[in-house]
Amino acid sequence: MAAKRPAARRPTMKDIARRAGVSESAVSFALNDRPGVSEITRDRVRRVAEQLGWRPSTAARALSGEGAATVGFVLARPAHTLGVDSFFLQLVSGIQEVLARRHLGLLFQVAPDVEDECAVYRRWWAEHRVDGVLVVDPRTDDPRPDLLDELGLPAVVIGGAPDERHPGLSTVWADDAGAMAALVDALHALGHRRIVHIAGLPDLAHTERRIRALRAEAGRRGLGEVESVTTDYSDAEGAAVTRRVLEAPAPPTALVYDNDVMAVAGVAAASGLGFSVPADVSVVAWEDSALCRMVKPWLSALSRDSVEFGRTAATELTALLDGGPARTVRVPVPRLIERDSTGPVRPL
Amino acid sequence: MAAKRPAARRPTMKDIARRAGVSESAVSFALNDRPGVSEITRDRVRRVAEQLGWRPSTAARALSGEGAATVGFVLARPAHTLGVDSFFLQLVSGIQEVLARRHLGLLFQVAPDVEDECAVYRRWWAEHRVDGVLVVDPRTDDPRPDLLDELGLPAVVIGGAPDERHPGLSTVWADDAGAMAALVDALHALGHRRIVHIAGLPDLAHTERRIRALRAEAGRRGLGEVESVTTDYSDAEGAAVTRRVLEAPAPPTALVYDNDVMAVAGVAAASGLGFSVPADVSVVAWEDSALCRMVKPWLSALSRDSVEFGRTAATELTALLDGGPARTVRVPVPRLIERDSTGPVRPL
DNA sequence: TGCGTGCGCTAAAGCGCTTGAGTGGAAAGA
DNA sequence: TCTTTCCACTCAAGCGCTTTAGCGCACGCA
Repeated sequence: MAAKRPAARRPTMKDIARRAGVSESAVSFALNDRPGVSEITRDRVRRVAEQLGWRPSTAARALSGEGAATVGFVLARPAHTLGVDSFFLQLVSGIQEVLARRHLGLLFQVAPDVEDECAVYRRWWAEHRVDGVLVVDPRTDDPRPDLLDELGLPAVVIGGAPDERHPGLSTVWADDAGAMAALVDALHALGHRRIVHIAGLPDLAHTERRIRALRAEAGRRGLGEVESVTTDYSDAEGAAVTRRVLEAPAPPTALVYDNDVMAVAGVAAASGLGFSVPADVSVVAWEDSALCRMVKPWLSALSRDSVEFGRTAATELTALLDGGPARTVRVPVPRLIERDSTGPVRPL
Repeated sequence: MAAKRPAARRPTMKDIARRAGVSESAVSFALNDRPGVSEITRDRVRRVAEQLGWRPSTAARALSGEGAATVGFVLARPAHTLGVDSFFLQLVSGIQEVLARRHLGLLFQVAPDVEDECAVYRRWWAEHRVDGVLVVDPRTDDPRPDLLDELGLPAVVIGGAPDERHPGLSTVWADDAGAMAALVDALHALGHRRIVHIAGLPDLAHTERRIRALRAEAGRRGLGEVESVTTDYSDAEGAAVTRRVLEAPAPPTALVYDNDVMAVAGVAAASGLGFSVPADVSVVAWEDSALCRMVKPWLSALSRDSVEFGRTAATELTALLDGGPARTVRVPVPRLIERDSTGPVRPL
């Protein structure tokens, strides 16, 4: 019979001090591994704290200048893009793994757009809520680095290119250009000359990087007919663009999609038009996930370890919070996993 | 040239008090809409606060007993299940929508299992981090309600059945049993008599509800041959179970999957075995998402509005935080969207 | 013996906010 | 006119923790 119990009271340092027979300051010193108490007292205090199940009140800590022990993460994407994207949950789970070890909280927020995202940062900063933030989806002309700089909020940009204009920000990035080059290599070797790149949101920095890389690689090899079409990452646009380019007079023989969702939708659209994959057209997805092995044919994909990506980002942020210098770290270039959706171009 | 600026200082109530020529208490009264100041002073204080860009420090608020202005959300699922599930992001985005309006933060954590989840709650409680939590994936013999009760942490259980043993917890749930009944109705009308249910994790409460409902409905109609097989929700198990049941001597004519991912994998597995959908076997997914329209044939699915589900849950939690009574609210029964993966059973 | 030194500890202030107990003055009642 | 009441506002304590200053003590040294 669960009568309405009063909520248990949280033990405070005062309780510990009383039971250990020392002052609160001594307790503070002891528990924070600061000099000022003897080892024997330290041990005793530690034991009492443990026994009482004491945990520091983040509120009190934050108030006395120690920071909020929390980092922020804002996802600013149109709501309908949120659905079937495996990347973010994986990323977040990697982030958590690192943060949890240090008992750092993750304050999460989804916002409709970057402007709102900035407002969130301002609010978090003003409210003392976070000690640092993880920024995703960096853009061309991104207002966020300037803002974070202005607020003095430690931050690591995930997926941005190195940015020497903001020496205070760490960056964790994958070399999209290198991956694109390798991809074009592989497709070229299979005989593909007409490649269309169904890209993601136009103002995302990595979209631009990929588009430029494709153009550069094509130029280097004398491939005239490459094209990048930007989309909103949705299955609907992926399918629509696929239909459009395949119905052109000289359809491409290879399609590169900036995410798995569009690639899957694209394959379906291609089949609908009578194109068989990979006989008539090869398909590569930029993000590997279970999805790529859930359709027939299995999709060839550029695979990277998103969980590890998250771990790396979180590690950089903790380093920053510890007072370390901002760094730019590159994670491994995505690897092309060749499955059944890519093949040699059909001989004429 | 971004020289290292000192981080801007946050204005405090003291600053406001000085500029408005009143005491800090007056400022507090004014800004919190408490009696004790005249309307004219209140206005002046408000203006100054606005002008200074003041925001209350959550740390200080929390410390003086006001709560942390944050709610917690733990996702305890094995890491590999995290990938392609549209449900949670949608749910979270609905939750956010409501929380953001009240400037409540969402502390998010992924944990490996329920035990760790409990540890997280304890820590959050001890550290004064959250005012309440949203609990997902309620289980049979769930330790969490007892714990939350013990801690006196307001909570709403998402997807649980009404639970009269924990009058302090709110519950937001969908009537799985009703949906299952409607589904069996529909399949029965199409002539299906042998139905296999590829269910989710065995100890999830809604898994059990669905299994029981299926059995009850089958019993009511004299369908002898129904079966539920529990899985881990992964595409791999979905495919494996599909193969196993279709290779049995008298294979089912309809398959009901507890999520979209398994359904898609199941269709692929069925095709691999030479079963065509829906001619040889009908397929229904319990969760609707873009995924269901990305495969051929398009999957019939039980659809519900997960974003709205999130909104409802968050609304209940805020009500609880406002001191309201715990409630049990039912969201609309999932609707069956009939697409191309269900059809009449083939005549012998 | 006296003095400086360092160690182990305590006292107290302060972080930014809330809140209950005053306080002074004007308006209302006797 | 004096008291009462009420209102607008101030004071000060307190939330749980960190941190600086300082205190007493034993020790080493001259």
